[in-house]
Parts: sequence; structure tokens; C-alpha cells
Amino acid sequence: MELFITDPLNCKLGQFAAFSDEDRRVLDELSGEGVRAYAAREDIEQEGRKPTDVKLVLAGWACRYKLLADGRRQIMAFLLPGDISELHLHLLSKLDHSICALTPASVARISNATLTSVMGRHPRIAEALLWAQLVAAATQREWIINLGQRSAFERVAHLLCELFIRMQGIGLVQDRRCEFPLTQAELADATGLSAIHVNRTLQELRGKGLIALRNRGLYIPDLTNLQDAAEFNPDYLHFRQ
Amino acid sequence: MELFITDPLNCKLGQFAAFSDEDRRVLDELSGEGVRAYAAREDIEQEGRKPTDVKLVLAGWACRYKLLADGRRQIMAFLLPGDISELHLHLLSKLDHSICALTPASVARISNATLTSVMGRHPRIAEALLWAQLVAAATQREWIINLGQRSAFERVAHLLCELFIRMQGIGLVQDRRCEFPLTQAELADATGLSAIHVNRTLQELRGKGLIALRNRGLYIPDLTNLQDAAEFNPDYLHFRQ
DNA sequence: CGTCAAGTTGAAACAGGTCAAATACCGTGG
DNA sequence: CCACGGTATTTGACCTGTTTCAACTTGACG
Repeated sequence: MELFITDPLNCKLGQFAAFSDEDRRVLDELSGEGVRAYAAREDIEQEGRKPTDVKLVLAGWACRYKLLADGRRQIMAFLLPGDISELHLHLLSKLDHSICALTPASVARISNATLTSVMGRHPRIAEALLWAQLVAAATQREWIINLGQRSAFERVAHLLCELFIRMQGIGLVQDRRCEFPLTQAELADATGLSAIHVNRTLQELRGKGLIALRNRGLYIPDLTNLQDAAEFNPDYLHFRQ
Repeated sequence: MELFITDPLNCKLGQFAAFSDEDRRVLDELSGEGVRAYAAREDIEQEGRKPTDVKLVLAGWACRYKLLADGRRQIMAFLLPGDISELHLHLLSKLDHSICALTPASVARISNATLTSVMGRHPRIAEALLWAQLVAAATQREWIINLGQRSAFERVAHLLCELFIRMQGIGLVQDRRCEFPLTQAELADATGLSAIHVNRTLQELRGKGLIALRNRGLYIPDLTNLQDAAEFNPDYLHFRQ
């Protein structure tokens, strides 16, 4: 199974726009800005700090999260290769959440100046970036639905669908299989369930033949079946056409 | 208790930026674009449709929501006077959620062209709009935490804090009291609880003297107490200074 | 081959849901 | 001004999905 892509940004934004060779060159250049490696569990952004640059995940998985006073943690989004922390973040004086690498990760740090200039000179790229941002917002809304209305079984199934289809979108699914580095505790923090109940729910999904999940790999024999079980409607991911 | 404000957009964005007289004039003008009245329970935007213009709530309350196949409804955000549907929405071909008036509401509909031109000519307004959008995204993340980690009691308390403080921000709180038109069923759809449990939770809040809620009005004798009960930290609303 | 994190299992407890019925509230028309 | 019908709120009894706790097993890695 393929482990990484060479042009994550182009790959991700290519779902939303048709780029020229020049656009692709610029995207490549952006992906080369201030690249830094993070260890698994290392924070990429920290709540309360003043955000400096925009973070672009090149390889590995990360998540947005927030801790409550008593230690409860809620994961609010997963960032896959090609995903961006948040445009315009420099306007705020303090971050309201943290971002953490879940696996060893490679991250480009793009200065606000560079980004503004690129968006000014390349309208198709600007549009694609804004589109990606709209999709991120829509995904957050879908998580609200997941947490507010769905049963444990639906929640976990829905999250697996989302991640699998997003991995598919950036070319990281082969033979119905993709990397899946999340622990059950991380799934629990994302779905608002206890790790123990996530475990039982995964067993139920396995029992129904909807997924095979082991060794940090996810295999979905028939995505349609899983989508039906989760009432998953991919519209909110707003793929082009 | 005051029922509406004359310059909701200026009032809302004024929390994030210092405007010149000229800016304020432009904001006033924007608020006059294609104004239309909606009845309570009337949809302002409908899922699946192609979005045309940006909606700005001038008076009344509205909500973003989504229905599941079996009729469950999740409210994902409340829109108060001065709130905007979503910038850049025209990029998408289909809305992924609906917006509904909860009270009789007055809404300005601003064409994408007008908005783009105003943002191009008035950088302070552009910044404030983007800021408002960041706050909306942060609010969605806070809701994810609410639904994923907090108990029924904390959830309801937290939501009341948010709404009260937002009403305060636009000048609609007087003598610790504000309009509060939501039914318990609507609170339930926003907090992911049953209406019955919302009822019991409100009684608990009343019993502890944290709120008085009746006749579509909310009175909070000591906001600090309620914030403590909810573990409410207003940072995510990103008020200026 | 030992150690530490991740995953699994069972039993008991509880937060919150569901169902059903009573009560209060509010605008309308007579 | 009152009677009426529909909607919102309240109450009680019972039920269930999920959590908690505690122990055990498996797996990854030096």
C-alpha cells in the first residue's frame, strides 16, 4: 500500500480545480516552504499561541484538538496530506485550539506574506484554497451531526467512511485498502465515545464484514455497504462535479 | 428589553475592528441590499440548492441545520443579528445544509459581486468579515467539544453562555437580560439531547439560581457563575483586545 | 525476552432516552 | 371577553446505550 504522495497540495486541491502547469509549479513551490518534520504526538500548533504561518501537511496524519480542564480531549478534525491549518489565521491574536501530529509528519510552513501574494497572482489557486476551506467547515458541521445525532455504530462507521474517502481523494487508497494509523483511543476522542465502546463497535463492524482493520491498515471490501450503514452522504466533501 | 439594533452589521463586526465613518457608511449600505422578511420556520437557504447571494441577518434569530433521513434534526449554529451565512459560498455548486428562520426575521441578501467589490475596496471591512468567519469556524469547533465531551448540564449551560455573550456583543443585553426565542425542542436539536432532558436540565439550572428563563426571555443574575458551571471560556469568540 | 502501549473482555452502574399523560400557554375567532 | 385548538412545557415510570472499573491478552520494539 502506498505510503505517501509526492505532490500532496496539488493532489488535494486538484479535487476542486483544474490547474495549469504554471499553477502546479507554484503549488510545488509552496509545498517546499519551511518544511519541518514532527514526531508522532508532537504539537504542530498550540492553543493560546499567536499563529505565525500557515501549516500544510505534506506527509503523515495530524489532528486539531482541544483539552478540557479535567483532561478530557476532543479531536475536532483530522488533517491528512494536502490539508491546511486555516487560511487567514494570522488575523487572530491567539489560537483557540491545538494541532498535533498523530504519526511522524512532514509539514510545510507557509508565511502569510507568501500565501497572500500567491493567492493574489493565481486566482485558480486562491479559489481552490478557499474551496478547501469551505470543505473543512462543512466537515466540521458533519462532525457536529455525527456527535449530536448518531449512535456509536453510525458514528464510527461515518468517520471511517470520511477518512477512507478523503484518502481516496488524494490517491492513498489502493485495492480498497489504506493506511490507518489511529488508535482506538484517538477514535474515541474524535467520536465522543469511550475507547472501550469504540473497541466493541469496531468488532461489530468487523462482524458484519463491513471493514477489516488491523496493523494500522483499513480494508473496506464494499464501501457502499459501509456508507449505507453510516447514512454517509459524501456531498459535504464537495468534490468537483 | 431592547428588541433590535439599527446597524447589526456594524455592531457585529465592530467587535473585531475599528471602523472609519466611511467604513460604517459602506456597512450601512450593505445592510440595505435586497432586504427580505422571513416568517418563523421559513427556510432562508435550502440544502442541495445552488447558493446565490450571501445572507446577512438584520433582525431575528435563525439557525443552520441538517435533517437526517429518519427525521432527526441537528442544529449546527445559531445566527443572530449581524451574522452572515458564509463568505465565498458561491464557489460551491450545492449547499450542504439549510438555514431556517426561528423567529420572524429580516435578512439582507448581498450579491457576490457587491461583496467582492466592497472587500476589495475596504480592507478593514474585508478583514473584519474574514475575522467573523474565523469566529464562526471556532464556534463550530466549540460545539463539537460541547457535543462530544460535555454532560447534559454543561452542554445546556455552555450554549446559554454562548448565546448570552453573543447577544451582549451586539448590544442586545440590558440589565442582564436578553430576548431568548428558542423552544426547548430547538435547544434539544442543538445540544443533541431529548427535549425532555433539556427541560429537566433547565430546571436544574433554575434550581441553582444560575438562570431565569421564561416568556422568551433569558435572565442571568451572575454570568460568572454560569460560565464556571459550563467551563465556558470565551476565548473562542475572539473579541478584539 | 522483557517492557510498555494498545487492544479485548466481563460485570455493574448510570446518564440520558422513550413513552404516555397532564398541564400551561397563546393566538384566534366567535 | 371567553372558549377553543394547537403548541410548548412539565411530570412520572421505565428502559437502554454507553461508561466505568478492573483484569487480562496481544502486539511492537529494543
